[in-house]
Amino acid sequence: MHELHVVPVARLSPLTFVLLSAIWAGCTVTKNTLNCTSMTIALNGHRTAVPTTPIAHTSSVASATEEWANPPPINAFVQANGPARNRPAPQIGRGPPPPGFAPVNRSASLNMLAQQPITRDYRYRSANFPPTRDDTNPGHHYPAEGPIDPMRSEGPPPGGSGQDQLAAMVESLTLENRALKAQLSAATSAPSAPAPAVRGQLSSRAKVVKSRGHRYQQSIAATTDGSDSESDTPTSRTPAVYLTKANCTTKPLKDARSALQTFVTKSMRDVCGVGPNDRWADPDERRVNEVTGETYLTPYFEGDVKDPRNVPLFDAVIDRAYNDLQNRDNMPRAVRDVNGTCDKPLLEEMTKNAFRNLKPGWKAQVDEDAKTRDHVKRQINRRLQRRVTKVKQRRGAVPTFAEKYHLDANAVAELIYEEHMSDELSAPDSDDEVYQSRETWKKEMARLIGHLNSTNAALQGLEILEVITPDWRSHKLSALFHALHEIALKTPVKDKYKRVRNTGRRCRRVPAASPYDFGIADGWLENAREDPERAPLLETWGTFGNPPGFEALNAALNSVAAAAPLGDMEGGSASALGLVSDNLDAFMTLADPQFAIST
DNA sequence: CGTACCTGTTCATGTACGAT
DNA sequence: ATCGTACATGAACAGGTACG
Repeated sequence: MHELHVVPVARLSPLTFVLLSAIWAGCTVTKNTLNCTSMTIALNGHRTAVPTTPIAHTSSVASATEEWANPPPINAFVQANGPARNRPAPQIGRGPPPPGFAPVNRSASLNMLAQQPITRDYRYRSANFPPTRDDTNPGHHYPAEGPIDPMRSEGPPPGGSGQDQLAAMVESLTLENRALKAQLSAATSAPSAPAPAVRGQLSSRAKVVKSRGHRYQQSIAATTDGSDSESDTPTSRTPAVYLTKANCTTKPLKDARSALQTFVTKSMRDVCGVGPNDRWADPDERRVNEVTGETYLTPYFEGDVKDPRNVPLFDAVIDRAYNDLQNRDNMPRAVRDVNGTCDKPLLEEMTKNAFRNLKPGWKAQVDEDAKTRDHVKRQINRRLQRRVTKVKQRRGAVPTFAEKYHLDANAVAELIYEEHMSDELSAPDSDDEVYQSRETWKKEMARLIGHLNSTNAALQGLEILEVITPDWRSHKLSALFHALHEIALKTPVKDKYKRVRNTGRRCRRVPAASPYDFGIADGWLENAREDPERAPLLETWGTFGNPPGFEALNAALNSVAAAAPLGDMEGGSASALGLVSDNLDAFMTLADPQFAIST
């Protein structure tokens, strides 16, 4: 719903926007009212019976029934830079897993999630409304107001000018329309959940407490398989938790603090009128909200959080967040779930965090080096996520494979690691220095597999994947991954993709984890050890032998290897075809050619 | 020496988009 | 219309650095 806060909205008259918002939410318009499924709004500005129950989203990240946990992370830069500094090197990253190794979850947080589903509330806010500076505090420290009562009932919006009220109404409609849509979709996707509570305009504390309990039950019903996690159930009796870092030691509290931080960051974007896809303006440029006529504020990112020029912005953000949080319905669900609370000093701390977190984005705008770093960071992140996805897919195929070849599924699963996969690119990366565009890449790929007619029409129906197989990997291990991939694909491959191999692009990177011996390409280890850069990484390579019960596995691998259309998957021989690009070195320095099936 | 900031890494989550 | 995948965004965290 990013669209809601961009320019066109600002150019609409407020009434038009109200109407459009309502229509967008599925409402009908009569002469004097807007009628929605369970909402009626009188056009004189007073709303009635607006349900605002937040929606619980079930985390799809972790599931207690997930058959194969993710392997530990192995970062793309490990080879270049050594293990990550901020955590011990993964234990299984130094060799093949010991017999009986049970894949562990990537993080403790996943374990926590599996045990106790967390429900979240995520609301976009309109970014078009500058802060209401009704308690301008030139002092910039905020001891005065007390912590927000997490149990307080929803109050009427703060008073102000007619225009303010209209703006507040528009904003609140925006939020509530979104909530309505979410409710509708939640209702259809979780039919067993009880209907959301509808809160009246003047809800008493008792009513709020009751509806909180109701919502919580609803979220549990929607997010668990019936198992009870009573010990963590926040109730009206749970004391409020002040969300300082020191206090937030448990997963739910960390989530709550994190959600509050996100809220404050969004508040800062609101106050600045800069969405996630927008550029940060020059602080000297005056920007005006066309609806309210108020001026957007802009951070002085050249300075730091103590820069006096940033004080007005911080004031505004803190005030805005504080005021918005007075309405419990604006409070992130994770915060409500733990009865979290905050005050202005805490919001000030989070505003500083928001400033620091947003600063790199600004820097990437104004500094070429920072832009490059940002780009590389994104690329690494993207590829990491692809790797995780691919491993998940392959692990999902293990039971079928193991059954087919009468193998121990755990033993097969132990062979699947993030770093051991090959790349399959459906296009060059945006920063690919070999191919400047997808068109040139596709033409070249087509040429390599014999399609000499490289007109656009001829290439139209051609789906190509460029396979970049790691140098070190044996045919057998490649064939195993290939076989698992084919199982993972629900429909037969049927040559939908033309795979182009041996294009000359090779992955020379050495995984942090050595494979078992059968996974290492013949002759590769001896050669690689002569390379002084790689030799230190290879000390344990070739010392692990093969896994227990290898005979059965080997027979299966021989079978799939014979069937696999892999040719010379062991890699390293591509140049024999004369296909090596002139600019390979450039490619190798930036690229981390890890497997990506882009389908 | 302590504080603030910067950077790299990993993870969680929301959204866009294509396939079915 | 629904679902799954890929990607973008932002937060947490840890280690390093600059500076008063």
